[in-house]
Amino acid sequence: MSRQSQAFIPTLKDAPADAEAISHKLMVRAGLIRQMGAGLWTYLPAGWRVERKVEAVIREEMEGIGCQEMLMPVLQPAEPWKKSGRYAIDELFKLEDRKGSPLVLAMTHEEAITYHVAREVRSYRDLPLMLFHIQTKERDEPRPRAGVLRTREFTMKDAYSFDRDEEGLARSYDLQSGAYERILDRCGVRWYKVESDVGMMGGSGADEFMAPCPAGENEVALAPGYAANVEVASARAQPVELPAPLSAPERVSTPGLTTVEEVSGALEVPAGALIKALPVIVEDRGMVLVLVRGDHRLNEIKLRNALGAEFRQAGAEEIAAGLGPVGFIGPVGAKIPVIKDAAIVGGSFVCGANEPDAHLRGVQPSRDFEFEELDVRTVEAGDTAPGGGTIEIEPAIEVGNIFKLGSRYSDPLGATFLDENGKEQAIVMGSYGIGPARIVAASIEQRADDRGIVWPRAIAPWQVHLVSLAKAGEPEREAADRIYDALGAAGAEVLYDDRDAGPGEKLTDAELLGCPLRIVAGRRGLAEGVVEASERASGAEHKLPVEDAAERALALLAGVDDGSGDA
RNA sequence: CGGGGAGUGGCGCAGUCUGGUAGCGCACUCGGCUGGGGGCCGAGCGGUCGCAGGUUCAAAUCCUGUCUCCCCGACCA
Repeated sequence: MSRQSQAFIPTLKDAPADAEAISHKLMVRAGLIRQMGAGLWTYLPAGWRVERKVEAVIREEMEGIGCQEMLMPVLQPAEPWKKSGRYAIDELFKLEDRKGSPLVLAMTHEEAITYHVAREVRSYRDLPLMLFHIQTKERDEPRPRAGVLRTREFTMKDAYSFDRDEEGLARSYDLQSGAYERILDRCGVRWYKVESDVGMMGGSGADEFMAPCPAGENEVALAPGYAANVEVASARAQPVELPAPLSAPERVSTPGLTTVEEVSGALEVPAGALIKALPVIVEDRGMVLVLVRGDHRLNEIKLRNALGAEFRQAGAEEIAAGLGPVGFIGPVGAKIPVIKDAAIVGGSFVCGANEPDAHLRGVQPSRDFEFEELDVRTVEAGDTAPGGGTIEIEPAIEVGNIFKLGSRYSDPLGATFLDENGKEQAIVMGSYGIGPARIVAASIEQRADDRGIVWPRAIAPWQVHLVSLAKAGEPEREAADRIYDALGAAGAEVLYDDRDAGPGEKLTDAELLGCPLRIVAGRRGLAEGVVEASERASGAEHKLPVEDAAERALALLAGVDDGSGDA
């Protein structure tokens, strides 16, 4: 129940000059949010209503699977973070109180929840257990961007499961996964569940819920029956036509030609017939030469996971000292371990000769150099997915993610229980995050048209936007007032535009704000005894008799097909 | 962290090169007209030109430093 003349919904004719993403522009323009600093946003009343609606959906689905709500502080002692090993993360905000005690601003709540569970849970009889809260997170992001999409402070629903073993974890994980699917469907978000990297969370397995949209900062590899973040995606490469094999590598002079393009051009072979050699320094292992096909890109996350260790690119001096001249290095004759990407197959490649201004052709793996084979390249559109489908790559927003943590936190923080045999065991944990703000942004990105936002009913700030085109005191305004009262009496959520503004401004604002049903009460319709209802999503228009306009509007609303799973 | 761009009234911008009265559109206030797609007329309010220091008779403008914001990349539970 809101009269727009008294509401704080500052709409803008133009988007801020520095906004790029659709959701960023529209959320600012529609008066949902305003910026306070880089990655720091205020939710204005209409925006906050939307955010709270998403939270309400999340709450219902969490409670539906027996996950209990609680609330943990954002400001926390540093101690548990030191124990878990995450105190070293750059993104973690660190501070001190007046006594000099180290504190942190939590970026997630694994440490806090594990701290509590470690103290209260003692027996297998206390398990399984699922807890969640909806709380602010703080992250010192290197680069906040795109409005509400990547911020330094944001609200997240994070849930945690506690089980006695892996089977229990699998059950909890499935329950959470199902809840996430329902949450996103109900919020009208199109999504894919994809395999993902465990990242800084640590743990044994993870899935992400990705909402495809242009502003997405992740890329997902999709094919029928296959979906994975490109960070971890694996597929069969497109074949490349190799030159005829030689009985032994042959040295060719390539003066000054150091890039794949230059060498493939000069030797008239496709880029994929080259081997790119990338020297990296692996933690505790020294320099290793990683090979990928000339037309492929090394995927650092896949390499890190395959190595089971951190690594960095070797510096120019290190390369010169350990291998050969930068730009002309290759695996033949290299005196360091070689990792060959699995997509390098066949017997006649071109690679650096480890001497200035020279390459080798006719190089054949195994025959000419030894290697360990790993899948470390980034998949590309057109590759063949494990199921046989053709890979497409699409940008997407990560709206949620779920992790099998195992004992990643229960070990360092001492969260254990006694089993039936009186034996102490580590609690097996899972963690499940979802970002309401990203759901809001994704919903806008996926559904907006050139006039503005198109909300699904479940998260619209108001269900009905009643627009009076008349001025206060006119009979047409009184008719609108009566409809407003009737809608309110019927329990509908109505935003009533009773501002003394021109019709163009009001109608444009209504489309910008995107409530599912707009009702226009103006002189033209009222002269024939009707008001005009239009569905924001479909554009369908209906004339409703004034006398029972409210009732008819509610009936219409119930049938509005808004594209969400909740209609 | 690397590259690029920008800080001038609430928003969008001009003015900066070539130093000399701070300006435009929108918004806002008041009055009037208008009333189905951001309308019109008139009168107004509102700015330490991001900050600090320097050069100069004089700095939005030149110099030095610094802060902030945006975009691309790196990074990103």
